[in-house]
Order: sequence, then C-alpha cells, then structure tokens
Amino acid sequence: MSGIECCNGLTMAESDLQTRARELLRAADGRITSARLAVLEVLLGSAAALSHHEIENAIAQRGRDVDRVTLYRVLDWLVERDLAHRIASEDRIWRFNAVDRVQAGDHAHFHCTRCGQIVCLDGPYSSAAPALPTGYQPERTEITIHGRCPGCAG
Amino acid sequence: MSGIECCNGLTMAESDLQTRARELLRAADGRITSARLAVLEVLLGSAAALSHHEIENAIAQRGRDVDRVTLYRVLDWLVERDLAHRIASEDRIWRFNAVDRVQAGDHAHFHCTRCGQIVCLDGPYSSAAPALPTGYQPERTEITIHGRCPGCAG
DNA sequence: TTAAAAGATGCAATCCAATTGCATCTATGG
DNA sequence: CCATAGATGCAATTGGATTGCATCTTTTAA
Repeated sequence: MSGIECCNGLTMAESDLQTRARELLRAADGRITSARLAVLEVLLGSAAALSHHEIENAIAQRGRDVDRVTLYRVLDWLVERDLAHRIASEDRIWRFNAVDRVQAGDHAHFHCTRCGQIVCLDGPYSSAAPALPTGYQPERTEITIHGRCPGCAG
Repeated sequence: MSGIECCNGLTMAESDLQTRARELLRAADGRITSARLAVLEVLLGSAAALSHHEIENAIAQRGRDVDRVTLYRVLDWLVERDLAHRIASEDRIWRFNAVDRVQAGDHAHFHCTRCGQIVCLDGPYSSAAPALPTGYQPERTEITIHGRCPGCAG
C-alpha cells in the first residue's frame, strides 16, 4: 500500500489503477460498469491471486459495494475476456488475478502452505514429467510449487 | 472388469483385492472395519483416482452400503495413514486412490479435460520452473498434465 | 468368554462456495 | 432522449464437505 495523495483524495497508485482498468475494459469490447471497474482495479492492485471474499472486502474498503452474485459474474466475464485468470487450489476456493503484465499463457504458481497465498510466477518453465502411457495426449502442463512465501518463511 | 469365477462367487480379482486390503489395514495399526475394507478394496481396484460418489457407487454395486459421512471419515483416515492419496482438481471434488504400488512421494497427475478422469503417473519427474523471487522457499512441486485420456482421445 | 473402553458409525443438521431464476435497472448506440 | 441488449440485485437453491451427538462395534484385558 503506497502512493502519493492526489487531488481527488485517492493515491496516485489508485488513480493509475482506475485509468488502467478503464483502458482494459474499453479494449475488451463490453460495457464499462462500476462493478467491472471496481473488480478489475482490485485485481490490478494485487500481486497475489485473490479469493472472492478478498475481492469483496477490498471493494468494500474502497467504499464501494458489489453484490456477491454480480462479483461472481464479473469474474466469469473477466476470465472469458482474458482480463483475469482463475486458479483452483486445494482449499476448493477460486482465486483470480489480473492478466496484465502476467503472461496470458502457461505459467507456474507458487502456493504458500502456511497462509494459503497464491502468486503467479513469471517466465517460462519446462518440465520433464514421466512418459505418458500409450494413448494419452497431453495438451498443457500445470506446475505448482508449494512452500513458504517471504512473509511466512521466518 | 475381468477375473475368473471363484468358489465364493467373487472373481479372483475381487478376492485378491479383499486379501490385499485386509493386509494393508492390518499393517496400518487401526481397526479393521467393513467400511474401511470396502473403501480400500474399491480404491485398490481402480487405476483412476475416484471421487466420493464413484466410491459410493462402487461399494453399492458390490451389495454393500456405507454412510456418506462414514465414507468421508474413512477416506480421511486412509489418507492420514498413507494408505490413500487425496487429489484436488479444478472441479472442486476430491479424488482418491490407493497408495499401493503408486509411489508415496511426489508424482505427476494426468487429468483428462473431456471426461475429468485423473490418474497418477508413475516414475520420477523434474521440472525447470521459473526462478522463485527472493524469499520464497520451495518445499514440493506439483505437476499436472492436462489432455485427453485414451478413451477420449479419438 | 466376557466386560469395559476406545474408537467407529449413522443420522440429522449445518457450513460455505458457487449457481440459477427472475424482475429490475443501466450503459450504450441510434 | 429512447429503446434495448445486457448487467445487476435479491432470494432461493445446489452440492460437496463437515460437525455434533447418540449408538454400535472392534479390541484389549481380566
């Protein structure tokens, strides 16, 4: 959380997020609604993938309010348009992050086994998985590294 | 589904599963109950990881009956004792398979994007994931290969 | 062989993320 | 400014998983 106070009471960072979110939505060929702006701003402002509840709270903190169902639908829409990325994890909760600078294609994930946080790892990777039995046709490979994030490593 | 009819009306394969399941339970230092036997037999008889419902159905087909909650608890118990392996997937459903010949440690999974089936892949693997940002401590790496299984590849 | 106790089971109720139906509202093109 | 395709809010529902508690069963020891 950083940024310099700006004319409208928001930090520079927040103002930038608004602008960026609006740009992305405009380019996505769909209606620019307050719910979509709010959600996308939150996602753009977070390095970690966020759960539905975390997004809801972040929006509430900004003094805005989005219905739970709408949030789900906005997230679906963003994922459909490749503006967001949906991650499944072992706790059966979907997490989302903005597909901004994060590469749209294959990328690995880091999952903190203590706080549950999930972040996308930049850069390419390769894997030497065991040979597939006859008849299996691979399409994509998913890699998740489990461990401790910097905050939980101590 | 194969096997030769045996004296007790079960196929040889089923009889073998019963014996093997009983052995494993005995070695696990816990009570040998009919629910545990039934569940472990089913898991031992399947190459693919099975969902809760699939296990329930398989048990029912054998003319036995296990309460839903008991099934969950038996599965937890088997996982705790390293007799079974629990797999999370994108459909938010737990799947289980017996840890018999399947290596207990790290191994990759294959997920069929059409039928949803998940199987454990034998053998070791290595991955060249992107370098972790400073402060991240890796513990284990999980690899899932998504694609088509032999039955769905056509 | 049997009784006590440690542990497993069944049932009902509950939790919680996610989804669906439907009436209402609104962003956008004309 | 209007019409409307599309988005939203609310209530109800789904479905996998979990919890509390009374009852039953496996085991151990007498």
